[in-house]
Amino acid sequence: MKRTKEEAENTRDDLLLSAIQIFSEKGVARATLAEIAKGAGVTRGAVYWHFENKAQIFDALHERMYRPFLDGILKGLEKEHPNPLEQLRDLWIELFIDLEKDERRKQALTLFMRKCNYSGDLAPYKEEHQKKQEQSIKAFEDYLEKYKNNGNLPRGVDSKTLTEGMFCYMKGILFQYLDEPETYNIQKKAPQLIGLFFNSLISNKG
Amino acid sequence: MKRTKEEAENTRDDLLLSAIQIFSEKGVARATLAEIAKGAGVTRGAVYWHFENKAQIFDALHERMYRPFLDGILKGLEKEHPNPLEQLRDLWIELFIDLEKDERRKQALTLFMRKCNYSGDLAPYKEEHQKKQEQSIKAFEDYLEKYKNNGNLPRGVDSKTLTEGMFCYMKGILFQYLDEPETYNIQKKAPQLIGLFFNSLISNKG
DNA sequence: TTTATAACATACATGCGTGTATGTTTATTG
DNA sequence: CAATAAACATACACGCATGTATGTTATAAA
Repeated sequence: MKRTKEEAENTRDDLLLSAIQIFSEKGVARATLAEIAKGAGVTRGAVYWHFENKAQIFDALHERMYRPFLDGILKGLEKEHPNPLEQLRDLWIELFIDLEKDERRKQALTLFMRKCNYSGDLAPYKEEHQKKQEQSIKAFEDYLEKYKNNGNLPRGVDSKTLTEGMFCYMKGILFQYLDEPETYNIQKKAPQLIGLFFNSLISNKG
Repeated sequence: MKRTKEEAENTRDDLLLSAIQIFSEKGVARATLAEIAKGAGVTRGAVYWHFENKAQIFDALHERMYRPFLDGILKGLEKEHPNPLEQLRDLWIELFIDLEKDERRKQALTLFMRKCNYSGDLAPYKEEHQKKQEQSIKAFEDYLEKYKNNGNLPRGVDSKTLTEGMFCYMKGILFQYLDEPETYNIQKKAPQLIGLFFNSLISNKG
């Protein structure tokens, strides 16, 4: 049953969206292509038409979800603001608060943080996905460099360490949040935790 | 071939140690009992004699590795110190630096942070393992409560938020470190990153 | 209006891991 | 010293996911 190009692209995207669901629920390793196909309302035939195998679906998912995520961050950094640490603080708080309603992005994040092990058939994509992440890290470094001689950065810390520390902190919060998103009060905790990190840094500006 | 009780306990432990290796390499889902047995120099018969299935090995591993880990932390907190934040800072730095030589503990941490998805047959143990972690979180909370009226805690932050933030931060660092332990210069970065977090808090004591 | 082929569905073969059943040997008990 | 059972090894049956091969249908090109 041949479909039009648009229909075909829709089924491909349906497969990806279904894969997010299945992958995040059962983990990539235990997710079956039949389930993914069923979730998209098709069969394994459609899967093997659009993708080579499960690993390629996994990689295509990363491409599909990470790009808008990065763009959202970059857009938040473009706005002018007198105090970079305050801007970063509010940006991260906003990201976490918005995340609660974005079920799909939540699933994607749990998928890539906890439900894939990057071993075996997924190993080839580990380095590739890492490099994409380093891109966004670089974006924050460049952002902070702009304010280097502004006097609003904490004294005695280089922007690289600050960026990496910030990333670790956010990843840790994300890690905990995604562990039980339904009971975790992110609306309340995001400002508290993120404030804890940035506010003490803000007081130490020099 | 019946063995003495001591020999039997040795093979059981060999199986657990082999499981750490295999689990951390291939992930729990894609690890096979035959591999684990081979790593311990036995066959699947021994595995099914000592354990019910793979999931129970996984749980037994958590019991075996997490207990000494927690005890090590508690021991570090017992020592008297005038400034709690400095003590915590040095304790965490020490933990990370010591971790580099402890290959087995590194593998165990990657296993439980990234190589298991706690879904399917592992799902029953998710909550159980979470509760064990909350125990150690509680230990830090209680520790900080002791210094509540000391004047050495940062002003405006309750010990719960401080504890949770600290945990998130350490988990994030650990997450990044375990991503590529061979190239990550933890000896240098642990003091930098952990210092970034605590030193700015220390300056804000009140 | 054919014809070719895109976009799938269906069917088949294969391998692999699990669980269990059974066999084997050696320590332990009486 | 015989008998029992612990501590495994070996063998078997089963299901399940994958990959591929083939079948089917509607679309787009001629």
